[in-house]
Amino acid sequence: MTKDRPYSALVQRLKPVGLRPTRQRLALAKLLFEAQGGCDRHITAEQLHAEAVADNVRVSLATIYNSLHQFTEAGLLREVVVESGRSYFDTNVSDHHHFYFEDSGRLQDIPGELVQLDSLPTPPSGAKVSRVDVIIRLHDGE
Amino acid sequence: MTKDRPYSALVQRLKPVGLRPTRQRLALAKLLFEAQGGCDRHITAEQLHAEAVADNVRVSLATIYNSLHQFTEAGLLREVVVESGRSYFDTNVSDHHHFYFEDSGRLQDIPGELVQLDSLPTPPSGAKVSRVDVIIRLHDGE
DNA sequence: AAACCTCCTTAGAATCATTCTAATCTGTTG
DNA sequence: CAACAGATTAGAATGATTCTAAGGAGGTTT
Repeated sequence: MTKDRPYSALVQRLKPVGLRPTRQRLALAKLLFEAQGGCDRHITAEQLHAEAVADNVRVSLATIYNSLHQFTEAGLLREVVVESGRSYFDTNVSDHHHFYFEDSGRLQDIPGELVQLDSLPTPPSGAKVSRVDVIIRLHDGE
Repeated sequence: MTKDRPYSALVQRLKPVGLRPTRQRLALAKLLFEAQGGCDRHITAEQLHAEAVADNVRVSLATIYNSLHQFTEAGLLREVVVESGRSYFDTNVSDHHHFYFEDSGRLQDIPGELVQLDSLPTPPSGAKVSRVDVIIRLHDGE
């Protein structure tokens, strides 16, 4: 059934989560999920905007922010905060953690299995765990 | 030798790390390390400024930021980033982790021993681990 | 304690990422 | 294709943080 038009797979991602497949959202989803062979990406709003502009996609920065947040709420992206003043959006929404290269500002995924979190403390009563983030901060050399 | 003047303990904290014990730094160190019976604190720049003003300490916001960063570099504070756009400074610099209450924006320490991080992945070659942060994000209710 | 030098503090402007606003446009449905 | 809800937009507004450059205050030396 699914025709192999360039955007049909993306339309099928947006529709189920209640987001209209607009020109801007499709173009951004393409950059996020299909660029670089579908590899996992860690991208900031400004970076995505620059890529869109470079790709001749007319889209405002406000829409970039709107879309990133909508995608995040819909579970298509995950927001990663490692530095105040800048948010990264991660196209890998599976259970995993991160290396953070302090010198370059780059993030790298760590598969969830590679971090054994035994014995987590019990959350205070009345609170539910929404996520556990493990960030291994790295710096260069010896 | 150490006289029990109100600030001598604080002077002894600042001197070894190469920070002149100025009026402003002493007042801020007092708020950070001695207020609330020396309990661990998680505080933002704006909050500290408000406390200083409430305590009749004349200090500019620029100095708050300078001092927080200098204290952090000196190892007297630790910066904790859980949300983009706001930095918390933690007076507990020992090895430990955090609960983050997403609804209230509050942080709570988790003693290092309570989190068993077995099997950390090997850092990429050439990189050294500077810190491992574990943040357990919590939300209210069921 | 005056001189001196370096470091510190400051007000205010500047910056940066992000959000808001209000007007215009577009996707979808009937 | 009319109509409406939802989406996009430029530009202003916000909020946290940093910068600037000028004056002030520790600490040491006389």
